[in-house]
Amino acid sequence: MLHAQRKEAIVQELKLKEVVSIQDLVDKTGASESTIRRDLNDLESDNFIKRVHGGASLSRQKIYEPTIAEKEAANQPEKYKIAEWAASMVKEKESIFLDAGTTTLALIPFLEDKQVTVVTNGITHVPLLLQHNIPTYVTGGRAKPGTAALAGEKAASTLKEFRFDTAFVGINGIHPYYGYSTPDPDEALVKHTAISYSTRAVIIADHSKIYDVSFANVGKLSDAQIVTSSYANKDQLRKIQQETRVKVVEI
Amino acid sequence: MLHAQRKEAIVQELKLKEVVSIQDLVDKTGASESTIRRDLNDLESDNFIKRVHGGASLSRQKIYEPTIAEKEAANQPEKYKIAEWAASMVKEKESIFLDAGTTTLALIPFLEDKQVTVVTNGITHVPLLLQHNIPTYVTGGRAKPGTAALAGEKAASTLKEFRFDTAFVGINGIHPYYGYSTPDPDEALVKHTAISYSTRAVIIADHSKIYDVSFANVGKLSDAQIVTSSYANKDQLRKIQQETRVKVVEI
DNA sequence: CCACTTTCATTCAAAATCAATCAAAATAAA
DNA sequence: TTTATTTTGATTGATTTTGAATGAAAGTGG
Repeated sequence: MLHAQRKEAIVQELKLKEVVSIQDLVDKTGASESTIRRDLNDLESDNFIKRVHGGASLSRQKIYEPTIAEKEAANQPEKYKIAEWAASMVKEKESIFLDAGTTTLALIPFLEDKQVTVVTNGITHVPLLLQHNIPTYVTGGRAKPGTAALAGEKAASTLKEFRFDTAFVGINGIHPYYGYSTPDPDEALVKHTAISYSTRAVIIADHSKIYDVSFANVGKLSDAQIVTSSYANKDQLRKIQQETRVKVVEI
Repeated sequence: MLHAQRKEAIVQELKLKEVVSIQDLVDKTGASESTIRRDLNDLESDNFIKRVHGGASLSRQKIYEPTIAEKEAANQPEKYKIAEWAASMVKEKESIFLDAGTTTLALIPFLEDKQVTVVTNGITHVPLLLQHNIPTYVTGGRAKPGTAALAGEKAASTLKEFRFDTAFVGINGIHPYYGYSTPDPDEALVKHTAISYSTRAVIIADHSKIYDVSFANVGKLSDAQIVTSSYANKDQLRKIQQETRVKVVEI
């Protein structure tokens, strides 16, 4: 039985029974106890289930459930590493803006014990934030079909009621001349506003965004610092580093 | 029997019987007296139950909110019918407020072809609304752990930027003297605001809410009309109908 | 008030479950 | 093919849970 197949079967079984013992799963899948144990631990750290002594139970909070594939994809090591480093910049009790998007989503688990307060425009972020016991505020605004991000004038204006120690912003394009850019002007407005109302703005971007240019401008490079990964092209990075501070996370 | 499973069974049994003896639980679960005792102590320190000599009873707190799962399970067909009728009140191109909660969630599929615009404070509603191609705005505000509803002063104040043709509001208590009420004062504020900024306010409530009273007041009966089901007690309904319009959906 | 019964908290040893480790098997990469 | 890397299953000792035993505390009936 395949790894993914087995995990799927475990979740399946749990949806049926609410709680299930390790022995049951061993019998059902034919895998060893050790393997089931590992699977359960994985599934727990991905928030699908909750471990209990002797087995597992359905994770209490099942408000929003991305498919296994979605989660697995989001756990790409690059995003994960970048998120981990970005989170390490945060001090205790800061107030934080978390932009919508999968990279900032990866950041959430690392914030759990920092006693931060988070404001976000990402609908999908909310359940995860609450799961990690993080006080969460949501900006108002129009929900974008597809990503369920809140964007536009209304979102931006409710943002102005807050002040942030740190704003973590996702972006589609980073270019020394064109600055930061993103496809949707409504989102660009929100990102721009968040950056300008924060003491420290941090752009989180995997290497594919470097030297890319998108439709709507968010601001110039010096408006924020950048966290990216060592997958990025060295020459391009050097150019960008002349404009603003860049942290390159080793993968 | 698993530890978690056993605790679940104990709570289950209690919900059924209000009070239960240790011996009953020993028989029911097959665990020893010592184990049951330990479980009861655990459950008590987590505020799920109250120990009494010889057994345990439900801790009847006034501010008690069932989990999403519990609500989901309760009164499904009734909610569905109520939601269907409530949706039929909506005309084309109306602007609508949808309160957080499972009853209003059930309303969404019925709104698909009405070209309405929806404003909601329910995070869980957003993906479903977008899925049904309904233009969606979200109020800002603090996200409540557990239900992921947006509530409080901020949520209420962003609401004031809209005007609604119809507001659909969920509620926990409907009482001729105490009016509409709900456990959380922050949510009460949002509900009250939504009602007052709408041309027509509709309270959606299954029969269990009739004559119930909760902690925080939302408004008086005449502030809104009510849609409920024929499961409700006729005498109690008559009393309420003296104060406001009530639609009783036949099940 | 007393004797008597039931329930309680505490302790202890047995059993079950756990995380960690390591070598074998399966898979991917060279 | 050969060589890494990953996944797996068995084993280990540590930890947690469990059931029985004990005497103290609380309830019961005279």
